Amino acid sequence: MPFSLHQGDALMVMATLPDQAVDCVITDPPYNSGGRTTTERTSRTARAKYVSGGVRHHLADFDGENKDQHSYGYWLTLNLTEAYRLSKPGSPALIFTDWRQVSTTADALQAAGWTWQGIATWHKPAARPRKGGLRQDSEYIVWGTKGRIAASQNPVYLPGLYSASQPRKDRQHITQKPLAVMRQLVRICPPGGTVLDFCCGSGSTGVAALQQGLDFIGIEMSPHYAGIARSRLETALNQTTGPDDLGLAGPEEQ
Amino acid sequence: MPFSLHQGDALMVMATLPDQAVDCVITDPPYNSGGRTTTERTSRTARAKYVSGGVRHHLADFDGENKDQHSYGYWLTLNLTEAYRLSKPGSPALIFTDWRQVSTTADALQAAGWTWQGIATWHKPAARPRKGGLRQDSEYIVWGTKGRIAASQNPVYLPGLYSASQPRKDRQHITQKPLAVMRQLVRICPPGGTVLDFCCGSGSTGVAALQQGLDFIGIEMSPHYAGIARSRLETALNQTTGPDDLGLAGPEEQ
DNA sequence: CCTTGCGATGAATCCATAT
DNA sequence: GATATGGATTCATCGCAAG
Repeated sequence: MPFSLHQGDALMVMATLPDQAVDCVITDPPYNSGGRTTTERTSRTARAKYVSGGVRHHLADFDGENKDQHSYGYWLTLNLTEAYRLSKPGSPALIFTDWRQVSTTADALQAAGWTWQGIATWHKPAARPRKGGLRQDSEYIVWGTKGRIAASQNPVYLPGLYSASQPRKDRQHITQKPLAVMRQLVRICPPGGTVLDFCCGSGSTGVAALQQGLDFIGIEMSPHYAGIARSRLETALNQTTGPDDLGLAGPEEQ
Repeated sequence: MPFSLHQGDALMVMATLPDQAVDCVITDPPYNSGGRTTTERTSRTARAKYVSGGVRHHLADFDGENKDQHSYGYWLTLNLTEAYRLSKPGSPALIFTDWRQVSTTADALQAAGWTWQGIATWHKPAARPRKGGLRQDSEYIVWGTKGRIAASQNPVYLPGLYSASQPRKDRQHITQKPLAVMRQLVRICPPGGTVLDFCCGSGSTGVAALQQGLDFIGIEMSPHYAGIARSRLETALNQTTGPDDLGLAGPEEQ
């Protein structure tokens, strides 16, 4: 089972999966951020918030961007609690977030039972400058482990800072992450393990996981993006497995 | 008055200063961090927490590292509230912190009345590696403004990521900041303005401010470090106001 | 002056042992 | 059983001396 992809609500889908099925959680939930007031944050769509006026690309909108701060923390806690149940002891969880939601994300992670281990930084060199102040050119990765870190199972030494611009060419999702970053991050998963992304969007986490020889479970609410993810995952799988592996295990249909 | 330096408790000293006396606050309070349990954090000294075993330098310890998380947030809020009173409208405040205290620092900043504007990153290339996980090689700068940002008064465009190792040569303080970083950060202060650092340690913020032609008000609790700060500030002042000074930065020493 | 090699260090962290 | 103490760890980077 190199990968399985589920289209549906993350909580509902995770409820159907067995305990300790995965070795690592890496996800990039909708930030519910991007506005100074509650009204600005909750009444606009993702496209209105995250795409500059006048930009002409035709990327689809995505849902899940209408929670206030309290509700977002609650929603994230519920999901991380389910993800905790699905994880083996010692497994890491890596959650992308932006500066406004770092506190909420760290709280939700710990509320869900994870031991908070740190914050890593994804630096976007091409971010927009800011007059009179400090450019906000980073997003953050709040990470923790289920109990003690299982360092002996996977003695990697990963950086705490990743610098890469958002994909421009062939971008499928408004907030798509660079594969170069994701390929590094999935190395936190022990060899041969399974990576879970319960907000997988266009599936970059899964593509990186398959490229590194890991298994992947992805969940995406939007049928549009689930379709894109499936197509990208299948392409990645074909590129990483030779003809002699065919028939061993195809993508599991949902 | 290019600079004034006060030795004493920050709250007590700030109480003696008039409203709207400064244009910018940049400070690096004790993080009260460095341990997994409350006991580990509050019962050890700064040296015991932050200096590796076997290290030979003999830098002095510093106080203020014995607060639990709640108390730290309270203490920081009180100080940032006084600093808010001392700041002109539109002034920025930049507060250094580590990953464990990012949330508390952002809360304290906002509780004190400041408008939170973002998080900048100070990356330390020589940080310690971490087995099985992501290296924690950054500290963070939580920043805000008193009301709306006064960008028209000081149209600078500053980076959001600063990469520089901690000073090693001629280091005076366990947690001394690199001058290369501080020289960039003080540019957020309008030309000719006054920078306040109410936890000034060995005075790097002030040295950078003087080198950029700004005035400086420093407060430091420890008589030992206040003495070091005074000496460094006087040296910086002599170097920047010398007869053949052409507005260039001084020597690149720590 | 530039290159190479060696040793020391890090706003730590982990684990075993002692109290 | 919870907490305190001590020693080992790990590598990119930096300072310094030698070549």
